[in-house]
Amino acid sequence: MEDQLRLEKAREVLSNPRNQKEEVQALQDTIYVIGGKWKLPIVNSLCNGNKRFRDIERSIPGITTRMLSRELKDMEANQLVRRTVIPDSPVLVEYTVTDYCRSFGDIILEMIKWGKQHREKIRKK
Amino acid sequence: MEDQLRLEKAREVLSNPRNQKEEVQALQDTIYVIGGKWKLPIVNSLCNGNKRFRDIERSIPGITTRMLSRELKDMEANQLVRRTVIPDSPVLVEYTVTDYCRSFGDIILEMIKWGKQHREKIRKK
DNA sequence: CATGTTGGTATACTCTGTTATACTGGTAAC
DNA sequence: GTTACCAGTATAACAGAGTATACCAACATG
Repeated sequence: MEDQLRLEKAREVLSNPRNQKEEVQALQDTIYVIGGKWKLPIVNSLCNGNKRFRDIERSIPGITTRMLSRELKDMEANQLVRRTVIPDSPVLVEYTVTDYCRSFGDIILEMIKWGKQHREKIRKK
Repeated sequence: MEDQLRLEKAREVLSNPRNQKEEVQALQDTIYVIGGKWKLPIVNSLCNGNKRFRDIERSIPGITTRMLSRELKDMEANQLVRRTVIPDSPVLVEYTVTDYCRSFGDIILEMIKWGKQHREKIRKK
């Protein structure tokens, strides 16, 4: 079963240069949307349950209010993040990820896994 | 010593899902290593079987020789890429990914998947 | 009533990733 | 002997990502 899949994949790679271009493009699209130093950490923070501006800020070491503000706006515009104002007194603002954004979950998990292995590897050297 | 362990455990239990700080750090490490516009497309190209400088260059639309050269050097220094000179006449140079680098495979596949879905979503709108 | 928190904005600056363009030295084919 | 391919390097310039710092209005706490 898996062998067949692998074979198909191999055939695809070997005989279809157009497919390759398409994949590069897809990859670059994704990099464009979630690229930069802060977007994925922000998504991760939101996925971990942080909703308030200062909480998110505190959960990401090194980020400035300016960057957080910019990135949140950017991601809101791209419908990755939802901003909700709760008109209590005092006014509360809540940020949450959209389902669309949640689809980055797997990528983030893979990257966390890799980062941990990497740190382990460096430590051992 | 034991107190510290117990404290850490308590903190772990109390805080959100997993060890947040550690995960943010792992995520940022990974972003640091494969961040930027070109590294992942290069890895992808190498994984797709391209070994020669000009082949890699041609397989990634928009990249310049300068960027390719720089990124390859950078990744070679970080042991993600191996550079082999075959002293034929003419001299050939071959680039290949290391096993270490191959561990990005899953991340790249996830990102390609996401990019395709994204493009599809945009197209439908 | 002074201090701290929340959710940010304003201004100015740095830095480096990225682009653009030209060029090199060697080989090979026409 | 001109053209073209390979594997790059050199130089300059730019855009914008990211940093640093201060500040704001509204509310809460001591």
